[in-house]
Amino acid sequence: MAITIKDVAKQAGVSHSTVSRALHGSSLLSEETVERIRQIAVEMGYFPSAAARSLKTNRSHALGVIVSAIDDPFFSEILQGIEEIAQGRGYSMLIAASQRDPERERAIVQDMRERHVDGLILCSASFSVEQRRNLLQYGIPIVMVNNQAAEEYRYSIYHDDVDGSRQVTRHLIELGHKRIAYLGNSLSGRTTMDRLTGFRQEMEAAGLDIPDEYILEVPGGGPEDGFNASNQILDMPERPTALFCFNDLLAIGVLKGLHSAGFSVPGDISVVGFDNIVFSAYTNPTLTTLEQPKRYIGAEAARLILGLLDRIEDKEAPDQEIQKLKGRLLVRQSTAPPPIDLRQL
Amino acid sequence: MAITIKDVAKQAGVSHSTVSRALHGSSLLSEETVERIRQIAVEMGYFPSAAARSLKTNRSHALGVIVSAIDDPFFSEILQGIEEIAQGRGYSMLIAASQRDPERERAIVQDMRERHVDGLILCSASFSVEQRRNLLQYGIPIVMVNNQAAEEYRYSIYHDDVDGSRQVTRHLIELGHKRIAYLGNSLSGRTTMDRLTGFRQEMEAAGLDIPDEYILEVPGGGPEDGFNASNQILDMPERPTALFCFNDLLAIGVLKGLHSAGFSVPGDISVVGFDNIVFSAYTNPTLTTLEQPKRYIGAEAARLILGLLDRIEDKEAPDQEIQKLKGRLLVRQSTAPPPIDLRQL
DNA sequence: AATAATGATGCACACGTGTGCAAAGGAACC
DNA sequence: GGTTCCTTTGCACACGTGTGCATCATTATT
Repeated sequence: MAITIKDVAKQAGVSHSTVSRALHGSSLLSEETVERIRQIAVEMGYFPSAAARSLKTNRSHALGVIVSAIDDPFFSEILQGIEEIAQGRGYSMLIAASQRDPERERAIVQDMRERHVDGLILCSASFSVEQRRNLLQYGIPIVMVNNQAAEEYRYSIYHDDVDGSRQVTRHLIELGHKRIAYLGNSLSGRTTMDRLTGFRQEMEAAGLDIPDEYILEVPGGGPEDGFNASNQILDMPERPTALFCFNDLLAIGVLKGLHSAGFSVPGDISVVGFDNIVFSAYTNPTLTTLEQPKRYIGAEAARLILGLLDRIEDKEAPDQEIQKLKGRLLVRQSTAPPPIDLRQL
Repeated sequence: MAITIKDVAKQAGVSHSTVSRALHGSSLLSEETVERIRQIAVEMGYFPSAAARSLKTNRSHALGVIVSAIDDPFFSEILQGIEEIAQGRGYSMLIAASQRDPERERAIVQDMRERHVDGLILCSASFSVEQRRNLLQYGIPIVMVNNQAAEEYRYSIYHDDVDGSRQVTRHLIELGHKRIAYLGNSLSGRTTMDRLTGFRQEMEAAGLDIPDEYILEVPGGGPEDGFNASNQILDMPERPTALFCFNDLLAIGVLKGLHSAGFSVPGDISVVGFDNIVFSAYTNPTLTTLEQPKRYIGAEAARLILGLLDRIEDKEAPDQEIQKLKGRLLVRQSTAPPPIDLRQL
């Protein structure tokens, strides 16, 4: 077995309580003993048992993170942001992927409770009402990141998708586009709805009409979904001159689809994405998109949780805290004015 | 406080031992009582404390995963593979990013020990000798994935980079290329060395010479590194007709660099990557690369660990197990025969 | 009917740590 | 030197769970 606090105590000729206090820097001990005991603990290669400590203190010093998929580049950047803050503050990160599967979600929530995580970060996980209640009743701080039901939780941090979407749409309108289509991801629920709303608002403000067929939905948000959708767009009787994609992954697939069909971007049709994942700067043409501060979002979520945990001890945690972040438009090469022969329509 | 096993016992009118046995399906109890107690436990919303259980059983049912960066698309796919297996078997996943920082590595190893993870998966983390010894002495199963010092650990699973590299090189040679350069990532240690070795072997076998200047190294493996390196390649007095990049990310950056300098791929120069990350199928031109079964690698690593854990209980774990996986060449659009005017050199 | 055998359940301890309280030791003061 | 006060340390319990052993009840056996 591993070395315990008692072994150190025996070696130092004191009781295990004294060792415990020494390692915590209790002011009850003399500096001399503290130093001596610490020295011995290091020499013996002692390290405390997180399980025992957690059992006693009711704090696990672990953060749970539930994400729909780890290998989605959007989420993995958020995860990286969370990790940096958590690790810097001595917290570990327990990650689970829900894959949008209700049964998995249930199992994950159960596990997080059993493991007694001190806080939970939900990244775009679509929870059933039952699981949500389950979580809230659990009593730990929960921070939502980009979730559908952000208002239902006391703490959340998310991106202002309506605003971002309006920025994107305005850009297309200012370029002279009138026939703009929207390609959404039906699985992303609230997020795609918000972006669609922003799109509609801005189009209406400009007095532009949106034919029903210009609102497309595909069941997924990967490049292959975009690739498959590109034919639908090209087959439209009145082809749009610009396409607003729900996210960069879809846009990247669309770019490939249009290219292999022999169309030029932005010559024949402009394409915009959303999120500014790393790759959007390396497509050909490079992708105009809306930058979301992903790493920052993750880091802020972690800071929010950790701050709450600190303040809970002093009973001064705020009842609610909601951060709404705005993104910023990145104009690159995939957008341009519409083709001349279509401009006057 | 939460509901404990004792609360359930009181409610059921039995001792806490009986409850414990019932929940574990002990054959000592009658089926009737087992069922009754389980029912009550569910009704009361009881869930066991992982900390207490871990303290008692010396098993945490958690897997530690150390990776250099979470948001690297190569690693995040491996992580996803690990997660799926772990979750399916009731194990949680503790992830930490080392960022190639020795101090962080030290802190992470310490944390994994304190948390008493049952097994550890190291993904391309470059450990110091000291940390390695520290880990091995810890005594838990450790599986290396694509690590520098795979042989020094008893269990490892990695990709045969030398073989993959030879496949890639052979492909270029068969296309007729004679002037081939290699762009490595000096930070990735062993991995880049292996790929370089394969490259050299195959070139030698074909009787082709490699000028010193054709072996490039950049300190990183991101697209920006590739982008920056592209000028160096174009500025060479005798420009290569093909470029073999350490990984897809570098290749993608190179593609952009060459394109913005007005060069055509594969018309003027062929480019190949390595890893087959999702995006390599969506560049323009699409990238010829070597497919590594990333998800499978992750899943196999997890299975290996979990299998070891099962067998350790029966004292029949093997002393050593090493899996070497081979990848497969994916020929796409970024490679072609060299330009005609350079073919006869 | 006494004993053995079988089945069901409780008692009590252990895992490693943190902490309130008591106790012991020493110094300072009168 | 006795009293008081402060500093330093140990005792003992608690956290929630698992498990060997003992106990008790019941049934089968002689």
